[in-house]
Amino acid sequence: MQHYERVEKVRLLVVDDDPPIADLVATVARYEGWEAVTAYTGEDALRRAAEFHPDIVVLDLMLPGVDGFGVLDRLRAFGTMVPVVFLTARDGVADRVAGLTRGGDDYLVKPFAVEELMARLRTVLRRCAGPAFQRSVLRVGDLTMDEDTREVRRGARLLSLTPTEYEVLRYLMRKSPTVLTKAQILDHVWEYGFGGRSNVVELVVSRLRRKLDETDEGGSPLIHTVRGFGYVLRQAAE
Amino acid sequence: MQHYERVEKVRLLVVDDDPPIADLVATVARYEGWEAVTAYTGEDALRRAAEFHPDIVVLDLMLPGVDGFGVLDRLRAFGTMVPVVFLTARDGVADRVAGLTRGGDDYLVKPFAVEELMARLRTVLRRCAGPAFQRSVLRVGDLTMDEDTREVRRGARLLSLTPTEYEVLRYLMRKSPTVLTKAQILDHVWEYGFGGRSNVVELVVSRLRRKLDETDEGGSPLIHTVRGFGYVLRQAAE
DNA sequence: AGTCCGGCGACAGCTTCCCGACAGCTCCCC
DNA sequence: GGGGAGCTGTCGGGAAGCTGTCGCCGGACT
Repeated sequence: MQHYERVEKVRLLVVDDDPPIADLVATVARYEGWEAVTAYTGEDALRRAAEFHPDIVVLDLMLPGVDGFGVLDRLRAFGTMVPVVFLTARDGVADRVAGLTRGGDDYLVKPFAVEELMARLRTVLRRCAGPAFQRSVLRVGDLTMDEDTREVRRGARLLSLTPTEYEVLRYLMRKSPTVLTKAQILDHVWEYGFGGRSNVVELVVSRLRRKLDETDEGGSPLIHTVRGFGYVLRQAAE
Repeated sequence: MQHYERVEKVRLLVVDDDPPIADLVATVARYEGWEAVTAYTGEDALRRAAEFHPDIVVLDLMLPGVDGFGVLDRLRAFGTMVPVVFLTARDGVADRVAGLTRGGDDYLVKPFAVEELMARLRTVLRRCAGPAFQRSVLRVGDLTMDEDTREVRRGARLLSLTPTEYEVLRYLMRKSPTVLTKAQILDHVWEYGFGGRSNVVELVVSRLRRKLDETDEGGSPLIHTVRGFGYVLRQAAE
């Protein structure tokens, strides 16, 4: 189920001047079994980094006082090579390029979906950890998902998924064989702040099912409905 | 809150401006062997949190004065990363809650069933405890219930239960081998304020029995009637 | 033997889920 | 910058499954 086995917990520092966002990320990370610490200002971020020694940093670019780049520069000035993932506002296209050229390892545009952030963090960690990047391939039954190439296969058949379908499926695969509620799926895969209290999840699942199972001779369905509760991805439950 | 096999009692803070509700939750928690403290206002909640250091918080969002969100913000501002389970009214705020629950914190809509609340609290605690992958499996005789996959088995045979049946069975299993009255079952599994002064419990038990025992050659029945009192779940009755 | 309590078949109303159809949007290509 | 293609979410009808009520029956206790 996990992509890389480290015995110690990943240590994450989250820097965002918007406490709810920072806490959101920290909470998610904790539920993944990581250790997470938050900072709401650039100064605080540097202090925390010094004492906490994070393995990875999530860094908002728009901070009051010392801004994101400043924080990064000073981190580097200390000789810390800790990987950094930037958060930026929607329209700051300039920020993106600048961010990457100035030593960030990845970036994400706000508002983001928590699963996507976690996925990127795992990718960055994976890249930094091993010399040759070990592929991360999720597998449930005869279904495989290669997170590097984004190839998804049912047996040998290559599936073509839309971005949303891909994300939902990844979440289902990562949590398999746990049953997930629609609310959980919505909360993890859609951007925070998404209003739609609708049946989007049902719909995407429906579309996913069709693609997963559209085989000529029936492979048994992989996505199961748990009525009154949610969905699971797993192989035939006898 | 570090390890799940904690010797110390779980410390729970319940915040609800409706004293009967808060006390109800606190009482049930104490009955489970937890330490529970109640607060009826936001200010009080912050005070109690500061001195009591809870492991988990149940927080009603509609509070007079400082509301639920305010309480949460200030808790977080202190650096407390204590997990929170929110309570909200049926309509209205539910949307805004969504944003807060993404992390893995959870929420419940009023009126809720006490057992469901306790189940979610246990889940959240379990997930915080560490590498988030430890399963919670209940077992009574040859009957097992996996709370993550929601799989229930009698021996090897997989049972398919409706949500209500599942909840009743879980309660019976958790309390086994204690005898429970119909009133207890009703009070714990159905929403507080449920009107039906009827024989629902009998009915669900009846349906459960059929599913549990429908084996070809008789596995001995697991649910036993204690006439004039209630029901027990246990292996051999004498 | 009478009375009471629990078991359970049958049914009706309701909730939940699935999915076809469609419209707004974005992104890309010309 | 106009047109097209694909993606995403809304609406709503229809089907399936779940829940609780009624009421009779049978067994248990007095």
